[in-house]
Amino acid sequence: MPSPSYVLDQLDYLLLSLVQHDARRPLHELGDEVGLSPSAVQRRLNRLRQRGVIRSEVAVVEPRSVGADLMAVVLVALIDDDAEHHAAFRELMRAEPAVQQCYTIMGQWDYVVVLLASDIAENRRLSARLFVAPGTVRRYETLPAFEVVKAGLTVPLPGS
Amino acid sequence: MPSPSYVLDQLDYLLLSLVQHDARRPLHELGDEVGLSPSAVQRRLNRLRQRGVIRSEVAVVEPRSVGADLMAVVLVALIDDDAEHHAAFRELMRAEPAVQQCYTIMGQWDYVVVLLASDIAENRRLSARLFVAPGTVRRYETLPAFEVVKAGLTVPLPGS
DNA sequence: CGTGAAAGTTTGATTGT
DNA sequence: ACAATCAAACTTTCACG
Repeated sequence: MPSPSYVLDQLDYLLLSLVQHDARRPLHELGDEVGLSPSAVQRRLNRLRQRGVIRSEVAVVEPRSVGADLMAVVLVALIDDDAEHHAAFRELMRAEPAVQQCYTIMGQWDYVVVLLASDIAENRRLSARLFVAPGTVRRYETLPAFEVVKAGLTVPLPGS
Repeated sequence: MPSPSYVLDQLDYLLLSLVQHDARRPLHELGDEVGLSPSAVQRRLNRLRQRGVIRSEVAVVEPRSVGADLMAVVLVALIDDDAEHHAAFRELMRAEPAVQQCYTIMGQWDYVVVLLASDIAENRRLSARLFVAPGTVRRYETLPAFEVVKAGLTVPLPGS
C-alpha cells in the first residue's frame, strides 16, 4: 500500500527535489537542469505519480491570509486502548478541515494534532467539539504556536 | 510581511479550496466549477500568488517511498531565553532538510519539531547533530510517530 | 469580466540506442 | 527498458472590448 517496490535512481531524486519545491516549472526547464529531454522528464514524473511517490500537487495557502491566525499543537490521550475509540478519533481528525496534521505517537500521549483556528475562541470551540464532546479523550494539552519557524511537507532526499 | 491587506471574496476562497487539493487542474476546469472564464480564474490565481496568499505550488512526496520511514515529533527546550540561541536554533531548523516543520510554542517547551529520518539510527544521529552538539538545547523529548493519520498543509477556508 | 488569437506546454507516436 | 524527436492537442497568456 505505501508503494509497490520500484527503485528510484539519481535522476528521479533530482526531479523530486526540484518539484517538491516548485511544481510549476515546465518540463523542458526541469529537463535542462537534470540533462533530460522534456518527454523523458514527463515519463518519469508520470511514473512517480502513478506509483504514489508523488502523492499530489497542491497550492500552499498562507494561513494568515485567510484568517487562520492561531495554530496550536495539541497533545491527546484517549480514555483507553479501545480500537473503536481510536478508529473514531482518527476519522474525526481526517474529516475536520481545521486539523492540518495528526500523528499517532509513542509515549504518554496517543496523538499529536496540529490545529488551525482564527482565534482563541474558535480554538476553544474546536477543542470542545473534537476532544471533549466525543467522550473518547482522557486528557489533552494545547500548546499554542507563536511562531511558525518552518512549515512544509518537504522530504529529505538521498543526495541533496 | 504576512500579506498586505486585500479582501478575498467567496470566489477566491472557492478557488483556493480547489487548488489547495489539486494544483494541476486546468483554468477552464476550475472556471467551470466556480462559474468564471479561464482568464478570470487566471487573474485571480495570479493575484493570490502575487499577494502571497498562495505561497507556492509543490509536489507532495510520500516519505516512505524515498526511505524516510521514521517520523518523530520532538519537543525541545533551550537552555535559556537568550535571543542569540533562539536565532541560531531557528536557523538550524530552517537549514536542515530532515526538519519538516518547526513551531515556537508556549508552555514548558520552546519548540515542536517534526523530524524525518530513515530509521532509529539516523534519528539518533540527527538528534545528536541538531539538539546536542550546538549546546543550546537544555532538554528534548522524542515522540516517534507510528502512524500518520493525516498530513497536509491544507488550511480551513471560510465557507467550505 | 469575457473573448479570442498567439505563445508556450504537454502528450504520445515513432524511431533509435 | 529507456531516451530523443516532432507534430498534434491542450493550456496559459495577454491585449482588447
